[in-house]
Amino acid sequence: MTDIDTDNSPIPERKRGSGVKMVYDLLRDEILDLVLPPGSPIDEVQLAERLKMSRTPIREALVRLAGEGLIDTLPNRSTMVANIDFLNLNPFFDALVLMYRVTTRLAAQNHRPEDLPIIRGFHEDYAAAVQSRDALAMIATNAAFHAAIAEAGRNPYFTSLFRRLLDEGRRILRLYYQSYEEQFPQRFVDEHAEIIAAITARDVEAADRLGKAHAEQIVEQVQKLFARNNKLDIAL
Amino acid sequence: MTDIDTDNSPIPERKRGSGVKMVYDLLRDEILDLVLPPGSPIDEVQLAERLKMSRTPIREALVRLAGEGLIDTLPNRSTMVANIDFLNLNPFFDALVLMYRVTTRLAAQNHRPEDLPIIRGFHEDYAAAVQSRDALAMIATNAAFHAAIAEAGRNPYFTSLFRRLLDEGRRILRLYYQSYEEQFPQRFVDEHAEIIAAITARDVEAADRLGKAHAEQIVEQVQKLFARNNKLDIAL
DNA sequence: TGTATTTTATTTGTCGACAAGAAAAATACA
DNA sequence: TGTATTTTTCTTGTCGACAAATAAAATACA
Repeated sequence: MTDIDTDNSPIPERKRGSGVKMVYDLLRDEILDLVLPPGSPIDEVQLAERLKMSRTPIREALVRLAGEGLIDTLPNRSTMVANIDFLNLNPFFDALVLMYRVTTRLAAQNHRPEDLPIIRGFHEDYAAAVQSRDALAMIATNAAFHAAIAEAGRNPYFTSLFRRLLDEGRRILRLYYQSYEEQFPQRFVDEHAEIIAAITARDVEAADRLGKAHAEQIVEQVQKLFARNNKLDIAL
Repeated sequence: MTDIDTDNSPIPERKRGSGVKMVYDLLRDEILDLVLPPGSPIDEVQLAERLKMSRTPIREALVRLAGEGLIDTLPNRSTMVANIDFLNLNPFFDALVLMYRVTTRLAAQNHRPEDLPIIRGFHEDYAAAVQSRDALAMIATNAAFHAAIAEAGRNPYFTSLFRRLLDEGRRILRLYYQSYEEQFPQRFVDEHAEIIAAITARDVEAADRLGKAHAEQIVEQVQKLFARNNKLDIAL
């Protein structure tokens, strides 16, 4: 391979301060989309020459990702994409269900008029994804829908934890939907509509109940997927 | 002032990799103890020469702290200690109460024998702090006590959020106990004892109930403090 | 041939330096 | 004297380089 520039990039200019964000967003997407599967090593120098920047901004992005639990850093040694503890997902499910509940409830309590169109927008995106049987789009739009509800609840502590859980959920589901072309049923679309109605009506109790039921539905579906997969694993 | 070294430090050697952690721990303590009050500017170069290290490890520590919400970073401009929104502490209180409940409940469910001595240890520390009427020690040991309970609950998602809330609580209380020599009542010690009993007996419902009641007691006490303080503010 | 020790190589943590942005100060102009 | 514009100062974001720590390879030895 000759050493001639294959891409003579005409605009290597980058706005000052955009470096870390660029690396952070890129790595985050690649991790959540499983382009970088759990356990993948992350090489700083390699990234540096790929993105044509120094190691400094890359390191800062890695520190942020480590803070969010998306990568693990071994001192003085390699850093790699965080693993998922498939043997015990209970803590994850527990936290997920509770955050579904509490964010839906708070949205019913605290939402403002301008929040509703945003939520409805994601709701329609999700319905479209179900219609076109696009499993990966379902995962993404479902997460966006519930994140928007959490925002309307206006509790930054819950929102940030919920975001982290939804991210982790994206990884988990993506890992399974890769091998098994499954899909969220139409039922979830209807449940989303009910949730929106409860929030709009400021019916706190209904929102709480629907959020909980919805979350448990999802958890149940995921666990069913797992059970089937585990059987297959054993069979192998 | 002459430029002669006032401290000719004989051991400027520092272990490799300990730099970031040192800065992180130092700043975190100073922020939580209000040595650096909310809004304080943080100067990288100043810190660098104070701790006699380069700006690089300091920046990484700052990125971590920003990730935990303890400092705010304005792009291309100064970074400062995060402010506290005293006008609306409700989101904080909501999250705090819920985490008190859920961690206590999970501790009753999931604790292991080796967790109990640790919890009891912090309980005794707290009792001692109440005995000696040391308000700041009460704040710290109370946080440690509940963090230990959260650890015993074995849900890292809840634990990390709870830790963040307890940290924030330390800042809030410290701000008030500075001006008003208040103290947590003996009642809290008794409640702690009840909580330990419920956890030990693996009585999940009782743990949940006690955790909730305890949390609401604390919130109420803090709100009382605030109300009094606000009256004084208006009077000024 | 298998294990222990030394040597090499790779990767990380830290450093000092430089330039871009923004704020503050200084100057020009009305 | 008050406002607009330029200059200066200060802080941050990024860079390339070097040294410590670890892993891998090579060598010595049984």
